[in-house]
Amino acid sequence: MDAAEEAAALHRQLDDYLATEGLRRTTQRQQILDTFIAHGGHLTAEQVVSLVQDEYAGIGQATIYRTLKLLVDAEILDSHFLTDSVAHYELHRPGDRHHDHLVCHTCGRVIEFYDPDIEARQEALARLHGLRLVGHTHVIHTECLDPERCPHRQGER
Amino acid sequence: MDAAEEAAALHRQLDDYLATEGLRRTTQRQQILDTFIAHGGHLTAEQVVSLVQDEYAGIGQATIYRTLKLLVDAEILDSHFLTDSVAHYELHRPGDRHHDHLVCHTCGRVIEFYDPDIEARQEALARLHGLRLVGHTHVIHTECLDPERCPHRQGER
DNA sequence: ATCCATGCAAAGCGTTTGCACGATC
DNA sequence: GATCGTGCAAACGCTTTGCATGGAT
Repeated sequence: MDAAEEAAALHRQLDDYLATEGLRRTTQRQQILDTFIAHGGHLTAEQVVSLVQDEYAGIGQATIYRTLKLLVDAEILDSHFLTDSVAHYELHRPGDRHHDHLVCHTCGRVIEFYDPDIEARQEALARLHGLRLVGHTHVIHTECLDPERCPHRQGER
Repeated sequence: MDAAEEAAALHRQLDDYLATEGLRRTTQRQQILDTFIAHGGHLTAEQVVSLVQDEYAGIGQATIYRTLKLLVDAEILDSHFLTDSVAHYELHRPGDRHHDHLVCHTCGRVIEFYDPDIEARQEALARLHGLRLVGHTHVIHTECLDPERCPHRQGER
């Protein structure tokens, strides 16, 4: 599906969620979703605040925090703690498989990965202790081998 | 080595660190380390504050936060983010191998694990992207299969 | 008309910092 | 006696909340 279709699908998902929960379909909620669709990637709440406020002035940050939580509940966004203690958000695309993150602390790149072996070992470990796996947090922290020559340097995302 | 020897070794490690860094050997720093030796486990800064203040009244929480950081630098403690955004500390025993954590959200248990396959895959993933592994955050979140009958219920650590 | 959502500002939480006093080297 | 550490309280960064107004159903 192309970008326009995907955007429409996400808006439909939002509308459905609002309808089934008996919540209101407000412009702010749609604008915040649009900002995500336009920018993609892994954004902190703070970054969303400034992006949204650039594009649609007058939206309070409380609304943004409340909406981010709502979009996560609606399974439109996923939240991760890529660096200690700061939440990052990204679009959750229904077709996509779950993935984890590799963060480069030199150049700021965020790389998504999915490793079936690791996934399987996690299941096994939970089972081994008589527990049911409900989720995991897995971030691999790295540095560039040659910071001077990294083409992604200084990127902040 | 028995508990007393181990405690002595940790104090020696602290003294050495302070000496080589030209820092002072204060009673507070020793008392905070003693609290860790006595209680072990995975403690949040908040828990350390209340444990230390119970045992040795009059220590300010700023001192505790500063000392926790110092003990991590001295490689006497390790810090982890077991739940989003709250730091937990535990004794780093030199002989021990690195480990990750499995947290049960029903009963509060924290189980340490080390999985060579996962470790190897992480190395491979970093290498695959031309990056150097510097660390990782890996927490497996679980629930008890049968919460009613879990012998560890309600434990908060 | 009802009730939810918004914007603002204030409060919250865990953590850090500025400062004068006190301790260690 | 110089310098570093401490305790206190105030500031911090990120996030949440109380409240009166505005908007969606």
